[in-house]
Amino acid sequence: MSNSVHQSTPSPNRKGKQKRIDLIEPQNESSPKRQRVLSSATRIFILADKLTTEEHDALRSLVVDLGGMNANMTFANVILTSMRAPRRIERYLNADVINRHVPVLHTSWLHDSARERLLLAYEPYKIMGGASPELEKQREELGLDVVGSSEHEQTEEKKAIPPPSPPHSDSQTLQEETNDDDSQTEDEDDATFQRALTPFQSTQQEDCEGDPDWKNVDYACMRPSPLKSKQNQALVDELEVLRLQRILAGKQEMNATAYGRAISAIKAYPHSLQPNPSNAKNLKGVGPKIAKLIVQYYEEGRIAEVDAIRKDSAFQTMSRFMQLYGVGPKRAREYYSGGARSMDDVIKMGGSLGVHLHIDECLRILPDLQRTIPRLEVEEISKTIFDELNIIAPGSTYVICGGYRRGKPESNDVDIVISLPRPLQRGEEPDRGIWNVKEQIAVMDKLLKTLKRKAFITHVVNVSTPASVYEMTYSRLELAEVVVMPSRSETIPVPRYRRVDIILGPWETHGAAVLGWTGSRQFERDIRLLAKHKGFTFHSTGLVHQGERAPLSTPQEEDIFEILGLEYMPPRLRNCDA
DNA sequence: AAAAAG
DNA sequence: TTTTTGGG
DNA sequence: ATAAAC
Repeated sequence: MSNSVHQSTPSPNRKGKQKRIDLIEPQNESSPKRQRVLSSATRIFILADKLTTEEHDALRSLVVDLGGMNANMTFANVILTSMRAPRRIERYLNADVINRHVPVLHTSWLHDSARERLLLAYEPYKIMGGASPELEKQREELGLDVVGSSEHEQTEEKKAIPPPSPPHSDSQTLQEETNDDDSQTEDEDDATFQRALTPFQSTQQEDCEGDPDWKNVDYACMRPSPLKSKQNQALVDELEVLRLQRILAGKQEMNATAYGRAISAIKAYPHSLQPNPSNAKNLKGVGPKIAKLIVQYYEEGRIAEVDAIRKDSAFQTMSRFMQLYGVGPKRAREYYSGGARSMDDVIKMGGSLGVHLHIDECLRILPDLQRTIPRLEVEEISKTIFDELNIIAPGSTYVICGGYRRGKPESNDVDIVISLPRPLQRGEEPDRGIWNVKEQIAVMDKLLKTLKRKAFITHVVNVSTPASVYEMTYSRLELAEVVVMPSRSETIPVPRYRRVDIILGPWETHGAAVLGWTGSRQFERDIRLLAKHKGFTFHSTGLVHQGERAPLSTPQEEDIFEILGLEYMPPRLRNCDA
């Protein structure tokens, strides 16, 4: 499938690329191990004023180290200075430079780029020149978890989400390191400069886009990932096609994993990769092959292999089969190679898939299930379920997790994590014993029975109950996968079948359940990986220290972050998938 | 396919 | 060069 | 024992 693609047009632009590589290559024979951060087309002039000779020389050699060129003012396309006041700087520039709007950046840009091994965007460091930055004034309201409790409207979940936090004290320190120490004469210009350093601070949610906060780390759970990449979302969508294809093709699952990691790295990167696509390879998770694809995308506007995959009918057909509950990549391949080309063919070939959801029924409600669910409806469905539960098990609380909690405007399903009977507030001693397993199973049983009788639940796709002694003793979590049909209301003018997951667990591990059911997929993978490296195993039923059997007490998400030494990541910044 | 571990 | 890549 | 789902 793939080899038809890349080398089909080897001739013309291949030469062009070879040429570019030559251009990039020259100039540093001295230490071949050096990574190129600047393009050789970056011609930098450093204003001498206010710098000591040593500092000036150090900067010039840093430019060379990073693969750039020092130039005189006339030929420079970037000017660096340690001054902060535009009016003062102007005195040192010739008219030509000002007319050409050559960007004048603070020297910390070079230091930061060196530190990140990546050419950073000019914008946050720009003092003057360049195209005028158009600051969008869209403000995103900070979403709180929708939680419920029979006893108080306010539970610890609400308090747990901090107000829009003032961006990163951490990064401020970082900036101060690179900024020079001597004081300013012009205060008002200093203020301008500070604003320039954190350009998105006032326009975007919290600190996710202010690049001083961005770190090139290898765990997705450590870096803020917004719903959509501001600058590279189209690229992300292209790479996602490759990821899916690698899964569908089979035998390339790890390949797909690599694409997933690359995608999450790009999602977290707060600048456009367009100006310097080849630098993408400096992102952790992006290696030489994916870097090449990124270059191709930004140079030619498309990735050839992705175009081919999108057109491929086998890919399209198998993707469609995978929408059926119970059909993953393997069965999709089986159906396809068995000759199936339509959903009807699949039905004819038959076989029951999920235990309780038969394939023709699955197909019947599929048109509904393909529709996304608006946030208001997610809330209403959750409340319906919780109201019922509250009669059966008073004192419970619930949190709506999944994509909803990550701030998605539309969800594919509803994930409700319910804690019995009530999670501890911070500092509060446990005043009730844990619910025993039988009781918990009984609660789920009653809940499902009632909601079925009321014809709210139309299908019970699957119910998993803690079966083994191990599970019953240490990590009890019940999962009911159901389909509901809500009744018509103001928020639900046209009722449709909706997939709902109901998760039921004890309060001691409520935090783990919430963290584990909030996602995104890549976020979960990396938090598990991090936990493993730190000597724990984490999953939605609890955080367990290696060698132990019982999970640690983690009534709140924050408990897990804290134990793992991980900075708390608000749900809305956990969108590490495409 | 990428990065860590050996 | 080999191993790991999320866990139940 | 394996695939799929979460």
